[in-house]
Order: sequence, then structure tokens, then C-alpha cells
Amino acid sequence: MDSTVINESGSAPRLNHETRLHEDDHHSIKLWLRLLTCSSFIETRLRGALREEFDTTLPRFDFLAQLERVPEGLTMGELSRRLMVSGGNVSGIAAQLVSEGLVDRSPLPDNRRTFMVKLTPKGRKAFARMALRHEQWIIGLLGHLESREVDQLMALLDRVKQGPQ
Amino acid sequence: MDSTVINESGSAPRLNHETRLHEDDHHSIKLWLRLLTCSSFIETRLRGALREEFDTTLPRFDFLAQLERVPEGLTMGELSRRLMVSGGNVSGIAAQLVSEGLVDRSPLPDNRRTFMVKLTPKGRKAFARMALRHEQWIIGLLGHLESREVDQLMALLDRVKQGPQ
DNA sequence: TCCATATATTTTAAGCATAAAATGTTTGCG
DNA sequence: CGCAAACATTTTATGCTTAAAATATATGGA
Repeated sequence: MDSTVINESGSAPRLNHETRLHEDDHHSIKLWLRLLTCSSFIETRLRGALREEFDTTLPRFDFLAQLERVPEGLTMGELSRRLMVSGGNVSGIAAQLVSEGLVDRSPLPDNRRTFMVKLTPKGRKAFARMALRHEQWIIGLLGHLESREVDQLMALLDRVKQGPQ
Repeated sequence: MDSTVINESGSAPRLNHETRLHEDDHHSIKLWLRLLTCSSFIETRLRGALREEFDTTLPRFDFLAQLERVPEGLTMGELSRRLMVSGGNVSGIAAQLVSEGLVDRSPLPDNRRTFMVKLTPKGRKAFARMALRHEQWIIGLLGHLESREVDQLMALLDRVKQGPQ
């Protein structure tokens, strides 16, 4: 079997969010449920694969991914903004990654409220291995789309992102 | 202000998942991150609105929504499949909704392992109120798309859903 | 019948997520 | 300076979520 294909392995067989629909529901609701179905599907597969292959979680992977792009490190607050999660959440995940030796968290000399967080060499190596597989998994899940379709989807999702103005 | 517009109110200002990107990342990864950005954005707004206006959560709302479509009720296992969550999760949410009087959970005469779950009249009324607002919120978040765009997005997301075959 | 296996659900342990309160630090204004 | 307000982070309480183990029931074959 192609190693980039992630196995189905949940404890319950899954349908999708659109089972919620009524005949007369608004088109916007159908669109939202389909969007949710697609992203939950991919997210579930990624979570399972990260757990099986690296015994880690998506939040931890995302945390490392943000740091990998910025060798000088990021503050806790900046990480909270970039990861789109609460500050308390960042504190907890940072503590774990520090205890695992993947991340370094040190106070700034010029401002004793803030901490700079960066990858350790060990963290950088661990992330590199995970990122490679992560890309393979995603290509396995989305690579069947033609590049014209990808472009269209990117443009339309950008319209979604823009919001009602 | 238009009451269907949901306010920004998180404890941290938010960017989006695409801050994770490198220049040379694969198109599939960009697409996945944009998909995630869009659905997280909408989900965050819906969660906040449900909490503020009805003091409830998205999982509870989804649970009621599944039941509302099936007056005769659903078993715990069927709910687990339709909601795409684990059985343990369904047990926990069901227990809450029963204690709030929104849902009835009774054993089946012909199979003592299974339970049939259905809305109570109170639950049906509560859900109706929530569903109305829910639709307004979603139209507020997605209603700016033209119907041609919605059709295209639905078709492309269907392609995503189909998977690699 | 007996029993292994399958099925339906609940319980448990652990991690993620949030909002709100608490803590400690900095800034700027009177 | 003195102090209020803003800021950065952590702590706390609560709820969602999962996987895995436990419980209870049903089924089918020897």
C-alpha cells in the first residue's frame, strides 16, 4: 500500500456533517457543512497519522511549524496570534515541548514580562522529519485535484475568508 | 449594527493558519491551510455566538440538530456515526442534554444494549430558536458569495471529499 | 446448552481549548 | 515620583475529544 495513504481507524464509522441538512435549508448552510466536512476529514486523518507515526499531536506540530520559520524565535503572545489559540493554551503546549527538549523558552533581557521561544537543534530535527511526512500525507489527501481546480478553490476560499466586508 | 454579524471577541487577535507557509511549500499544503483557515474562522464565530446568545456549545447544537431531523429518535451508535465523534463523547453530551431536559434517552424493548434518543418538546422548541439564529449567522458569514460562486465551491469541495479514489 | 465472538454503550485517563481571574511587569501621565 | 492603565503570561475551572478498557447484552455455532 502507498505509505502516504492514511488508514481509516476511528472507533466509529463516519458519515459527514451534511446528514444534518433539510431540503429547504439555505445554500449558505449547505456550503458551511460541506466546508466543515472537508476540513474535519483531513484534520482527522492528520491527527491520526501524527499520533501513529510520531506519537505527537496536531497542536504540537503546529507549534513547532510556526517556530521553524523564525530562527530567532517568537514570543508567547506572537505564537498565540499565529496559532490562533488562547494564551493559556500556548503556555501549556510550550511547557510540554520544553520538557521534551524540543523547544527553548527564555526570558528577554529588556522586558521581564515576555519570553522568547525557539526550536532547539533536537526540535529542529524532529520537526524536519515530521514535516516531510506531513507533506506526503496532505498530497495523498488532496493531490488528486488538478492544478486548475486547486487555483479555483484557492480563489473561492479567499472570497470566503474576506467575509461580508 | 446588523444583528446577524458576529463580533470579534477572542482574547487574542488572530491571524491565520497560512502564516505557517514557506515559499516552496507544495500547493496541496497551501490549499489545506486555506481550507483550515476558512472553517476555523466560521467555527470560532459560531461557537462564540452560541455561547453568548444561548449559553450552549456547538457539539450540543449539532447533537440536537441530528435529532430534530428524525422524530422517532436515533440510537447512541447512530448518533456517533452521524456526528462523526466517538461513542464516549456521545454518552457525555447525551447525559448533559438529558439533565437539561432537552433530550429523552430510553432503552429499546427488543435490545437491552441500545438506547433510543429523541428530542423532548422542550428540546424541540429550544432547538428551533437556535436554528433560526444559526442560519442567520451563517448567512452573515457566507452570504456575500454569489450563487455562482457557491455552486463552484460546492462542486470543488465535493471533489475534495471524494478523495484520491 | 455453552461459549466465543460481536455489538452497544459507558467509564477512564489524558490532552486540547477556552474564558476569566490572577500575577507580575511596564508605561505614561498627573 | 506615584499610580493607574495597559500589557504579557500563567493559573484555574470547565468542557470537548479521543483511545482504550470495562461492562453488559446478543448471536451463532459446536
